[in-house]
Amino acid sequence: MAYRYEYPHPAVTTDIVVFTIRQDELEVLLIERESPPFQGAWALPGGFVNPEESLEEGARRELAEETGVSGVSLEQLYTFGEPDRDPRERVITVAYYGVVPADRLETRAASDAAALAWFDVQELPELAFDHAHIVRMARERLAARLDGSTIAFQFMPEMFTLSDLQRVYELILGQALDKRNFRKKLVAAGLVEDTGEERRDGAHRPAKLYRLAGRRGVGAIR
Amino acid sequence: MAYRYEYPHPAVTTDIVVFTIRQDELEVLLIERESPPFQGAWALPGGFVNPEESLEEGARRELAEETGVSGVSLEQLYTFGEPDRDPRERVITVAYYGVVPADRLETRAASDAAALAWFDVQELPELAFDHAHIVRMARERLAARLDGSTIAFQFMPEMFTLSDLQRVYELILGQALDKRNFRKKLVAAGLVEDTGEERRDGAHRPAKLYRLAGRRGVGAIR
DNA sequence: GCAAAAGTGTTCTAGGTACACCCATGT
DNA sequence: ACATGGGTGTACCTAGAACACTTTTGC
Repeated sequence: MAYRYEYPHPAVTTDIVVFTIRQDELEVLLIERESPPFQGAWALPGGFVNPEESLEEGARRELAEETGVSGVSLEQLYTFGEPDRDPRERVITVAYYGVVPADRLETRAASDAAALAWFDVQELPELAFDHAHIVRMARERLAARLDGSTIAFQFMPEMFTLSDLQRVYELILGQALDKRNFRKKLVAAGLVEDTGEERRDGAHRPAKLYRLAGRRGVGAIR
Repeated sequence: MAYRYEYPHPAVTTDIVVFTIRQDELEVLLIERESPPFQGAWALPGGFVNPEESLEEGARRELAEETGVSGVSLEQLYTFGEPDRDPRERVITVAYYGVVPADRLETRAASDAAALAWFDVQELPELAFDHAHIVRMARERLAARLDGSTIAFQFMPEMFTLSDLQRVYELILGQALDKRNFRKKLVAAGLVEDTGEERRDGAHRPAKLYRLAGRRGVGAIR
């Protein structure tokens, strides 16, 4: 039941920063640690990489096991390996980030029954290890990748209004955008297409529903 | 003399892609492997991370030990961890890349006397492990970071001509650039400053020598 | 004087930014 | 009828792209 090596080997983990937008806030999924170190503190989901799985598979598995979130596309963020980042032993962590649409946040109770919650990125609690650093870097990366990718659409359900999409950009970039310019750019880039449907949800003109251009129903992005 | 753990731990290494420009070519530093696997094949410098050093320190140390190259600023590139990327055991590698100026390429003989050589990135030999993949990714990253950073200047000696600098851009981007627009952009960005000196090296008008703006003599970039 | 690289401005185009009003609905 | 968010076009400005000739030197 012991594994031995001729030279010292560090432990390798993955940590995953999952973003969503709820209640007009950019939020991150955290779990409460049930055992030391940092017992009771909030931390990113993640865990040890198994010998037979790739890093991304490990991240995906841990995320599903600990939070019930699956089917998210993950991007590698950075690898953190300061010798003292974990007080127990040398732990190197490969961080990933991803986005879940607000309409399917079924974070089923974690298998190990640990507490699980979404936090506004603006008001995070004290985080375990160097996780605050990881989240900060993930935010920066998310903002940097917004233009020139379709990440923003990953926050959206299949059909969405342009106002909703604009709100995603504004929350991530942290600044207001001009409505007309925003729409013009999307149309010019050919990113969205009209579904022909509308949504009415208040005392105002109904909003047209769009989808990411290129996929009708189910299909590949890009 | 054996290290034991309750759970299996992968080995963790760093690999370093060092670029330079020599003979009007973008080149990469490789070492010849002296032992299996891939004995005799060319590979990136790198090796196991020690327990008490950070990942970047490990990369820097391995680079110095194996190639004699030091004082290079390294950027983390990506972490590669496919389960079968090393036939011996599970090895996860954190890849870094960096740039050395052509005027101090003192690649002193490696401590372990392995062969060491610069290769044109266009004509690489067969590389060990997934190192071809790593080099490809490093090239893309280098090109992507060219604008909006001062990486290009790391290829240059302290003083350089604008034609030399332009050649760096052209080699990395793989396309010819307009001389006037190139100079205009550098000046507009305030990146270079005239040293007042000239270089004459042929039957033509001497070229003015510039340096990276902001540092007179020795000083910090940015 | 000729070959060879250094140096230098202007015009055009496209993309980004600023900006204000009418429209369709629910109550 | 009024409050609420949805939807639309034009003018300006700036950054990037295209483009050709003169200068200074070594031989």
